Amino acid sequence: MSENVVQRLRDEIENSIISNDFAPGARLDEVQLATRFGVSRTPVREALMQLNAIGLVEIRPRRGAVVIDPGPHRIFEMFEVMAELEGLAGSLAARRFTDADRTTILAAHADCERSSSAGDSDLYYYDNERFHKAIYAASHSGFLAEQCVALHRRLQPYRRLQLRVRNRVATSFAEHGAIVEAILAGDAERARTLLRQHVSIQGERFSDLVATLASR
Amino acid sequence: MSENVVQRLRDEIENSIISNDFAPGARLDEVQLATRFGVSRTPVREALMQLNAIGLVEIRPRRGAVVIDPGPHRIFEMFEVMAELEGLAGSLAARRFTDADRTTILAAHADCERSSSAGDSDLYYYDNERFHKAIYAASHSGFLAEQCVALHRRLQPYRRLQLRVRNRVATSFAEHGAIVEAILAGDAERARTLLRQHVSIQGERFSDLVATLASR
DNA sequence: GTCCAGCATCTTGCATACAAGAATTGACCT
DNA sequence: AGGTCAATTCTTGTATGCAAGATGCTGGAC
Repeated sequence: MSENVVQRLRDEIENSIISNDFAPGARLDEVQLATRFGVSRTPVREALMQLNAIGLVEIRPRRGAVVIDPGPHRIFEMFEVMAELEGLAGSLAARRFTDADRTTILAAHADCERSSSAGDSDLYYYDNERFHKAIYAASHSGFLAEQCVALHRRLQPYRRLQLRVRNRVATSFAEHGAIVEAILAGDAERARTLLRQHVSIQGERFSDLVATLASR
Repeated sequence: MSENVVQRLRDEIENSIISNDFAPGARLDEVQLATRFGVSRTPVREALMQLNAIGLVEIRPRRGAVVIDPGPHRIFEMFEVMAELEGLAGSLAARRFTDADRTTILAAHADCERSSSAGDSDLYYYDNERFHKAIYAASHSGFLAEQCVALHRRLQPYRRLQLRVRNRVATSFAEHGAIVEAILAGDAERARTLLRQHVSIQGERFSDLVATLASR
């Protein structure tokens, strides 16, 4: 089960940060975490350094680790990059998808329809994630898929917030339909454009995000 | 200079890997590295875990760390993503560059001309790096710039190999000229396309890379 | 001669111990 | 009474020690 202590700690702390249990700016005390998880400081330090490398935590020399608070502007920048990577994944998928990829994408899309029409934004979040991962996989670029998954994970909390905005789930699902169509038609450029627009948070979607961030 | 031991170790080992002192597949023994750098195993372990997070080193549980060998295919994938990110940086730069950015880009471009006409591919490598970083900065997206710098660094050894191919330096510099023109003209889409083509290794450039990789 | 098993050794993984740099608090001076 | 400096305490950074798993070697059996 637990591969090793450090990985387990890394995941636990990462999840705590993503689920906002450790709020941005919070100080991560080594001994506190160590006692909390019943281990010594060494693996805690190693986990914190990994989170530092990922960019979730800042380690100030001799002054401890704090949870990074990416302001609205930086979140916007991350979505900008994510949009570009997803666009690339979509265009590659349109050119390279196999029969198995088609099946996986359509299945994920069908699940999205289910949770979308049910109006369950939390369930839709998971189905949506599977849908996007299916596209990453269909791109047949292992490196791109890794980058996308990593960024997707970092943006997870903000994506969830977005989906709570009225009608966003329905809109999102409608966009998925067009994306599936473009990919399966092999139209790489259209798939790229649609995915880029689907992911990027332009105009009022950005204001919505800022407003929702401020209110928690 | 040395902020702390771990950072120093991380850089030293990273450089040793990039400069091929530690070849891909080589085993990185903790005590060996510790005695070599005159420190204990703890900071060595932490440095190795950071390199693991970056993707330069693989840590197999209970079996030690080895230098990752990204095969030609994965290197191609990394260049593919890099091309996309640089394209985005170029398009943003075309829309957002300031007077200061223009000055920096033109200065870096002039330096490239110097080292290019001198035929010095090693010197050109550094000037080329500064040129690209100037574009990242002009994109005014801190996150994008960080991602680009990180990937650029990982691809460093392969870029150097590429520049050794006959006429590549001259071709590269010519492409720079068109890129500068597009950016300063504010033509975002042309800047994006040109940078994407400039960075990606299509067709015979990929065969050249594979051949050069095999011969060392 | 080759293959498998058991033991020894070596290496990693985590814990603990020790040292050095920050932060905080208290005392003294103005 | 308020500010500043110093000392203490708390926290981080590095070293060392100990236990468990992996590797390799040796010996025996087929």
